[in-house]
Amino acid sequence: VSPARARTSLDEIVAAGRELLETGGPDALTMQAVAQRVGVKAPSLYKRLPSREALVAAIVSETLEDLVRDLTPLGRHPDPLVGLRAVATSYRAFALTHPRTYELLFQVLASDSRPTPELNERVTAPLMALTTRLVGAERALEAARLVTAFAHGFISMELAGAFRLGGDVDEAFGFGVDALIHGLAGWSPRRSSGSRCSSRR
Amino acid sequence: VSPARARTSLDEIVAAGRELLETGGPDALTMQAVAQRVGVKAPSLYKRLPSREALVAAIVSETLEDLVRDLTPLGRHPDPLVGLRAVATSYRAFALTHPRTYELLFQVLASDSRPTPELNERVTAPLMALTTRLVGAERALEAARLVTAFAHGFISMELAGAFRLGGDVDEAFGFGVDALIHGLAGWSPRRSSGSRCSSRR
DNA sequence: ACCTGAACACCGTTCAAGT
DNA sequence: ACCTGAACACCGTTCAAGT
Repeated sequence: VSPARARTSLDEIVAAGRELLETGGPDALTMQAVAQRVGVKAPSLYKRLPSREALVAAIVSETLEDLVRDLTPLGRHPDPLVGLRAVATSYRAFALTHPRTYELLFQVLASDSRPTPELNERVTAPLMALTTRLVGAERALEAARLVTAFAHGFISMELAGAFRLGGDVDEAFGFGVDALIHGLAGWSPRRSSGSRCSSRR
Repeated sequence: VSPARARTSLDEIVAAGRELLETGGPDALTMQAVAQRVGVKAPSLYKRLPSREALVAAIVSETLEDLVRDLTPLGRHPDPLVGLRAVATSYRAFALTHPRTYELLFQVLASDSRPTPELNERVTAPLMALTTRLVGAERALEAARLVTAFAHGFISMELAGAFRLGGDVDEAFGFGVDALIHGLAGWSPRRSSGSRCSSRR
């Protein structure tokens, strides 16, 4: 006879999930809401995905791919100090435009929900290229982690509303990145141009 | 006749909730599991708490009170640089011993679940005392926020498993705090003792 | 005054039955 | 080969009924 034809696709499901997550937060990301958005009933989703957790993992991965696209060109900036600030700024801008998804990235996810090591490496590569040039290959990983830690901490405090009172938040972020990077630059195997003392910006 | 006597208390409920949260994560913190632990049925919990969300808020507040007890004495250290490192180290140690609860602190909670501004102020006070002495009152708030941001970012990456490969994590945290603080110290209204150049540790 | 069983509206997920 | 209704085991929460 006539077997039922596919009425949706994995891509469409993940796209619907991303919209629901950003619009209403994790609680709004229900299998039924996703199904309704792609014009199907909830049980049909299990033809494309094994579980809701797998859907979350797919959303995270797709979002990280977007981030990779943003960061990759910045890793090639001729001046590593300028490049690092650009990467940090772009990373923050990305987080602020996908706040709900961003929060998920650093959550303790079940191991199945984690992005692959390969994807993680591609996200970090532009930053690593810059810190390698700034402090040498031996210290590059640690420096990259410290910059990421600062940026992530700042952003998650910002998203949690910790900066609601007072001050120019953009400027504070820039100051912090500069302070950290100049502190790290003291590690440099080769002296930076000019004095080794960090200037007052 | 004989009206039913209380078989549990709010304190006991919150304590049970804290244990369940740390043992099994947020998913294990169900009203039924809490009720069973305090020897009662789930509906009875609603005599002491309006909702599960209120229970989470109470858990967060009690945990923050513990943190305040840890940090307060450290804020009075005579050397602000040493004090800042001690506060950062103690903050991290606290987070690592209550990882599940710590994750909740920086989540986007419904406004009802947020700790009160008063409690938040008491958590921040020791750090503010130190940054005030380090960079002056005008810059103290911003400096405190940057140190908190770094520490939080580092810890949440650590909890998410980002540092699983390689390196001494304790040492990396200390390095990062030092780099940031020395960067901030460049803001100081009064010069620090000795050279203004940060030493290589 | 507190406790309880039963019920309600939701979840995610499974599966037999349809086309 | 995909879709669906019905069902299952769970949630948080409400409430009338017990003591």
